[in-house]
Amino acid sequence: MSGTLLNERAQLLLKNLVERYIRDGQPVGSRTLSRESSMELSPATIRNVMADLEDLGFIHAPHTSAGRVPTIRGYRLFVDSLLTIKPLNKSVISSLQQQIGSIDEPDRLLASATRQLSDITSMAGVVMLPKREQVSLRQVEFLPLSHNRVLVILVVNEREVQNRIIQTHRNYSAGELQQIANYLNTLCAGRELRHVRQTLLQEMDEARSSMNQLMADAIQMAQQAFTEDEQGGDFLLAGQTNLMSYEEMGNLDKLRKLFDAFNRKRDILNLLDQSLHANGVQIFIGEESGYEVLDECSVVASPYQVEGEVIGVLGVIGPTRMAYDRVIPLVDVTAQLLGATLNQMK
Amino acid sequence: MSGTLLNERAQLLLKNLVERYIRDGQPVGSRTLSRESSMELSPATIRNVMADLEDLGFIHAPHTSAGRVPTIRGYRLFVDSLLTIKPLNKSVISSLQQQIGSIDEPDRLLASATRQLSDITSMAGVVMLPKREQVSLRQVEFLPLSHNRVLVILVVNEREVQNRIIQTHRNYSAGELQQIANYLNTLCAGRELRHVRQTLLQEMDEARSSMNQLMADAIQMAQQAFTEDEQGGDFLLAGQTNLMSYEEMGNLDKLRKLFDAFNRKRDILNLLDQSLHANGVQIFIGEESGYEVLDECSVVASPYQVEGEVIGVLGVIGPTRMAYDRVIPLVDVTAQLLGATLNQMK
DNA sequence: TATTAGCACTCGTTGTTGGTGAGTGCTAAT
DNA sequence: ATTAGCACTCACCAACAACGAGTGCTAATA
Repeated sequence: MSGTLLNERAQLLLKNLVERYIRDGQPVGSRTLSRESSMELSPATIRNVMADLEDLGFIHAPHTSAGRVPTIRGYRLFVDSLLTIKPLNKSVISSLQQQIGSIDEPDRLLASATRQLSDITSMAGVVMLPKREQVSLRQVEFLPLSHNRVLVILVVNEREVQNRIIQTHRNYSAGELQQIANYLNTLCAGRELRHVRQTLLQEMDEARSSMNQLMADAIQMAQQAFTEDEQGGDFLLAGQTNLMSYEEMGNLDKLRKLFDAFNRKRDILNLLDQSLHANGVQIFIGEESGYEVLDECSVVASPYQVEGEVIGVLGVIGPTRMAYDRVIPLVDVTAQLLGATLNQMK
Repeated sequence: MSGTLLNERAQLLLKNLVERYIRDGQPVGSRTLSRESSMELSPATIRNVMADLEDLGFIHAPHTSAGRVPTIRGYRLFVDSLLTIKPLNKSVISSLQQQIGSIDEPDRLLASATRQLSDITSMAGVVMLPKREQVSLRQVEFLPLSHNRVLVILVVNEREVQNRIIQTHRNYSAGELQQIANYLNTLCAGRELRHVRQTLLQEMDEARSSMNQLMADAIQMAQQAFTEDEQGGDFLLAGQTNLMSYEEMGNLDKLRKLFDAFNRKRDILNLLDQSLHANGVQIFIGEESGYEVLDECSVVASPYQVEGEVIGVLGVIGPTRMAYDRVIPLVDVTAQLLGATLNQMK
């Protein structure tokens, strides 16, 4: 064991073993490996090496007389330094480009990307909805409701509409609300939401005395309308059912817990958040994710960006035993494509 | 077999059998039935009756030496004329009332009802979104986008906002769009959408010559904006994962097909539509639904109404072997409660 | 010294076998 | 019309053996 933790031969062996295991899902033994792996070694020698690999925790034998299976550590080493990425098939790329490029509505675009990811990989595809931090306000409308409530309509980013209901301390007439809206529109239109909030604070301070009551009310209502924004993000998911076909998910109970986690959203969201400020594709293998429900799963995720700024994460969720060499480039390319297409729509 | 298809005794026997089977999921044999069912009959007699019931297709033996299990026909007879409904537990009602009554936003209300249904039954709860036929238009806004497109914002029913993008044949300035909106608002505000469409047609005919080009454009745009409406309905679903715990769903392949159907939505939607104009609770047992994926499932559904008009359907999806005597009243009450609560919010 | 052939051993998988028990249909007695 | 009795069926289970893939270890080999 000279210097490096694993010599060349052991690494190559591990690589072959993992590849083989990923391919057919059976514990792989010394015989098979001796025949299959290009390097000419007898089963006995391979057994020796495998014993070492097992001691170091890279592989593991389900029982005495079975072959070996990669451990989490084994997979980790594999994806980090052994893996040879398969460049994406041209036809896949062009079909992706066609599917994604031909859509002109953000929502449908994201949905389509999610479905592409799941369809191509036969696993679950996930796309985190864009973080709406750099949304720019285009216009705001107020409509009176009963019981001192006001319906606020925000048009942002040229084409998206958000609406919420805020509680006020008195009743406003349609006319008053119109005035308030006009005031806010001239004040804030075209600005990014985060700047708008600052602007509001300034405005409030600086002109507190000079302005009339209605303006003060306007500011206060705007505060409510604009800060209530972040409700924690969300994501799209497609192809969950694909996961039911993997025998490693045979355990119905585990599967159920996984699906529950999908519905709960929180855990998945936290996980994706972790990739938000990574650059490039990131991989969580099995328990690495820190979520028990993802025990037998790996997540391959990549941030996607618009105008050079990361605004979301997309990826694939599947069994630990997945074809990383194909999934990684796919996730990578999809992230790029999605970002680029969103960019065009700005 | 005098006159009626099934004499008193046979019916009672079937009732007992179904109840027993629903309770513990095992094929039930003559011994058990003789002991359990209050009527004093020897196993042998019961066997004779059961043979008749089997000939008539109400029950069925999984194999020679097993007890009997209800068939679809058996369940059907059971729910139609044998079932004794268990009145809903007071505490359940009040908790329902509390959960549902305390919500003041339609969307969250529907979501909560869905979850209630699934939580209480430990099956899947489903609530079809209200048919938006009698929505009344409150206000309409137009905003110019690039490429001859216009963002239309519809405020309907006092507090709901819909928005869509329409394609126009030329570019309109914000001012023009404002005029158009004003015109349409005075023309249509407060009207129900379906009336609005008629109004538009009339307006177009009657004043074709007299009005200026902008008004003509306005009408045309309104046509686009208002008719594109119906995209076929949707529904909320909760507790799908509950279904994974029933051993009759043990078959992963079937389960997958079922979940796929949930995602596809279409089939489920069609099924629910069938209950839209039924009055009271309706039940689809197994294949009766006409959808293969619902083979092993029953659907208990009831329409719910606002202002005396049916606007949607809610229900529960679970294994054929479900406690109909409890589920039916629950679905019934929930539908009433939901309708009433929605009514208040109008 | 590194590799390999040989060998005894482990252990999951598969198939056989026989016993058990719940349940049946039929027949004859009540 | 009901029921006791009986032979029969069949899923379920446990025990058991044969098989085979794979192992670790030891001794021979290049």
